[in-house]
Amino acid sequence: MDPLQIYRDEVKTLSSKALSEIGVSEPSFDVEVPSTEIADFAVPCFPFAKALKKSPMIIASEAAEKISTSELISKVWAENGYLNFQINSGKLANTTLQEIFSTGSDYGKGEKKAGKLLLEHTSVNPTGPIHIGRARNPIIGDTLARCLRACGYDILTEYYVNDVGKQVIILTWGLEHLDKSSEDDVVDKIDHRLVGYYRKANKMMEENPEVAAEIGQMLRKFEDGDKETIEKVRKTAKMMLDGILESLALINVSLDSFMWESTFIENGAAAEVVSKLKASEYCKEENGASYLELESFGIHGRETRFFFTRGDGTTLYTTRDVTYHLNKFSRADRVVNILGEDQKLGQAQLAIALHLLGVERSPECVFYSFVSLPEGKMSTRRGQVVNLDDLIEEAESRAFDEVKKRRSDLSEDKMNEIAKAIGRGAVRYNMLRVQPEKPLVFRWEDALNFEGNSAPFVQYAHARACSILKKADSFNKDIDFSELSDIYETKLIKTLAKFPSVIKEAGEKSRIHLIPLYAHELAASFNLFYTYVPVLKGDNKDARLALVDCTRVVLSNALYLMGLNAPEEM
RNA sequence: GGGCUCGUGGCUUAGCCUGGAUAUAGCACUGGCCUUCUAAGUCAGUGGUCGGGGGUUCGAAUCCCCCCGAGCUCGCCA
Repeated sequence: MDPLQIYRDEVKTLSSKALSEIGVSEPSFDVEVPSTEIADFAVPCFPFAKALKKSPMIIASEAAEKISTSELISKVWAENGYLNFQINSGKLANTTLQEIFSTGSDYGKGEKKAGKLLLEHTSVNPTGPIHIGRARNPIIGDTLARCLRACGYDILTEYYVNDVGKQVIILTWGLEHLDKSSEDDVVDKIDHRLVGYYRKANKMMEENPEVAAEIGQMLRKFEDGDKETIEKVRKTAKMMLDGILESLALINVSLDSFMWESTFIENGAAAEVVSKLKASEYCKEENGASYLELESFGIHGRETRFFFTRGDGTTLYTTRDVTYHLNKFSRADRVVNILGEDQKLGQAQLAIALHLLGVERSPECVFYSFVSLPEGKMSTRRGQVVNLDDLIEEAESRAFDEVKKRRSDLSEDKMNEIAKAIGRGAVRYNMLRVQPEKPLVFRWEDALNFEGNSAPFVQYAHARACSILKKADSFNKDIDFSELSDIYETKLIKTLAKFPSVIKEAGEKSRIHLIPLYAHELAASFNLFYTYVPVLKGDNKDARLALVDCTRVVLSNALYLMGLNAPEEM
């Protein structure tokens, strides 16, 4: 339930009635929330000026006179051509806190929605450790999944494992032929160890034609559907994937399901798609390779052809992706993809191909810009990359120093636990606070910033709330919360009341950066309350403890949506 | 060349979809606040041609057009 909804509705009804009474026929308007804290809700009267031949100021004051305050609305006034409303904050305090107490960790969630939703994210190629550029994908994807779940959707998250193609074959060859007693074996984590073999094998392939021939042979066997080869390659991909998943688990990302690309070669589904696409009137051929001519579908550029077979008839990545999406739509009503911006054209082409195959729906995509380094693009070849594991390690280590500086009273284990929550949280928060379509330049000093708009700021507010509650005795929740009427208390309650509408917009409109924005606002609002309103030694102790407890719950819910842990002390 | 995206104080960023009151925060910088629930906090101050120009409108950061700059993209790669 959204505690603010009844107030919005009431403002709408009252304004509509008053405007009709002063001569506006069928008034059409939106109820606004002013950017400054002049009022809780406002209705601009400028659009009615022409019809009424009166100034907006006069219209607003005439309308204000027609409206009397109610149980929900405590003040109505005209100002600068606006009809302003202040809501009954005592009433809001009671409904909001009671709602939070009765729903707890479910506070803010929406009603169960019908239909299944399949969300694909991450899907990085299993050829090396995940770097921070690629990590934007799971961080966005996992957070969106959490928001959609909170909105009431039945959702399955899936990783599409790319175990087809030359890269994985090279790695597989390397694993079979390279000396494994080399220095690379010293590396503990499997993905970091394997990427060494990949680099070495790649180099050998470039330098030695015999190796290249062997790899080529393996590739051909794979594409012919040789069971033994497919099995071998998939095993390699699985090993690398395990390493990647281990990294993702550190930042609280886990997936429900995995789809292996080779599946569609093995089970003949990709071949079936080929024959169906060939039947399309848009299908053409060049040197034995088939493609769709997409010019009439609004695809622009030098090249409007969408190839789906090679000259030798074998399938392409795009063919398998079409097959995969056919498969997705057979399992779900809505399909959501988290993709790098370089996939935009491909997705547009894919949607057209799906329509030609009779699928009415299209995947809904969230595209994100790439993460670059101050020195430019990330490049594995030039060694210009920051691996997610390294970032996490550095963040944890810096967080540990900070914890040690402040909390020397804690045990080593406890300090470690807190440092992990803060360090890993900082990594996620830092990527979440910027809209996905904005380019992101990775800077260590930003990623490891523990002040201001950061993960620890929110976590710290939560820890402060926990700390007060720990020191307090149990308190009475069956009281009138309208005594919480101080400006800091009222502001905090209004912020708590906003949470359900924030979740709704974040999930329904894929605007997940609203969650960190809100979390920061709530934490800041609580910090002000904390600074100026004494709880344990002040008046209204039960009501204030209740407010602290509710803030703790909502901060914890917001942290959960972002995939951050909520330490009880810091 | 075509298409898509981005451009808001020194840096990062909200607001743009759905036009409306003095444009939101953070970092950095300057100066305050710990005998009172954890100072990862808080207060005050400095700092803005909302890339540029035109248009629509009572009103434009927001909508439309043109231009400039940056990124992505236009493979029988994945």
